[in-house]
Amino acid sequence: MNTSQLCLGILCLGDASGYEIKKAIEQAFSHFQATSYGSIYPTLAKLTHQGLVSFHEQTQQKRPTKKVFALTEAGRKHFFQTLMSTEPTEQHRSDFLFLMMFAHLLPNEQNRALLEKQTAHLQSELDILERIINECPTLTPGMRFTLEYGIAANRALLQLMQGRSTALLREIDAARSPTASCE
Amino acid sequence: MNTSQLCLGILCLGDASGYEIKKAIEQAFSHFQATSYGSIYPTLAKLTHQGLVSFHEQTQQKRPTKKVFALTEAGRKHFFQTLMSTEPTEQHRSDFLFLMMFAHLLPNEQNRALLEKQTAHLQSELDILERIINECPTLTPGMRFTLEYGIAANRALLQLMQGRSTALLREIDAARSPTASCE
DNA sequence: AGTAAATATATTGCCCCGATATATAACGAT
DNA sequence: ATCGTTATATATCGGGGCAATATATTTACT
Repeated sequence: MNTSQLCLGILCLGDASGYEIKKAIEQAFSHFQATSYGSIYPTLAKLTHQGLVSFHEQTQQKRPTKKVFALTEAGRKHFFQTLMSTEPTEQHRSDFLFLMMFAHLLPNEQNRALLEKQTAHLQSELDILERIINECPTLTPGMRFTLEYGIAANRALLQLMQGRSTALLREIDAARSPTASCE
Repeated sequence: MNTSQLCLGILCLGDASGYEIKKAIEQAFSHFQATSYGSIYPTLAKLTHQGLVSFHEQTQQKRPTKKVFALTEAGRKHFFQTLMSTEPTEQHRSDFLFLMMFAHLLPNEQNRALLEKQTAHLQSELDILERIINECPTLTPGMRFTLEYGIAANRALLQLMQGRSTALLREIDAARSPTASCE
């Protein structure tokens, strides 16, 4: 999934400026997609050039003029055809797990802090997703499902973290000096 | 986490060539990190220039000569200091969830195929992680934990997919023609 | 009066990924 | 016997993405 598809996807839900597209991605897709202005603005220029989107400048009182982009018919077709040929891949990047891989090299205060930060992070993600699913009754089934998916993963991981953290810290310390467990 | 840290991390576990580093990342970190030759080789050149790794050419019978890289003392220090100052972040990129977001635009045969592919993918990931954790009794506690983490997430998601898929397909169809549910 | 935060667009530089090129040899199939 | 595939091994290129930064305006709080 590249920035073009992300932009077309947002514009499929309604017209928007580059700034609004970024905000929409953060709000609707934050738990499984990310992007940046450095990707969005050049992409919108390219999509305009390709005729997949069009825009009109909208002067606003008390705000900078914004370019409001809209999907063209060609853009809608292109987006649909891409959806039909996109493989359902997933990738997970975790600096947290990388750090845990080398926990035996770190002092246990550091490991404890990492586990606490990660637990807090999972909890706050879970809270956000649950708030959205509870407060938005008009979501499409597909959108609701993406939230359920994030909630299921976060709940399971939070449970693991809460049940396993203290034992893990003890195990890491025990493995550091093998004699300790033999006496 | 960038390619430099990934390479230093692998070399911290033992000397290796660029090719072996890629294999090691695929085997040990595959469920939470990824990289490519296009990143590894330039990075190893840069790390050599910075004095964080050194290498010697090792001629092999019946195999191309390889450059075996090793951490220098400066490299070990640098890696440790980076570990100490790295934030435990996580990011998830899912084309599967992006597609589900637009499930109402796709024919339900396509949605069914996507759900089945995703279920199969989660199952195969789970199988791999469980095989590793069962067949490797000498893992450090931290390494074992990264596997437990992946297993917990995959189990929970697999359960969601198995329990929710058929109902979801019905809901998507029902939302397409709102009258259908009112008769 | 000052300053932080929000709205809005755009560029730059560094880094990363996928594809490709090159070379050798083991292995299995026909 | 040879053909194709897989594995070992290094390296580069182009397109793309991300974080940081620049610029400008206005609201809102201090």
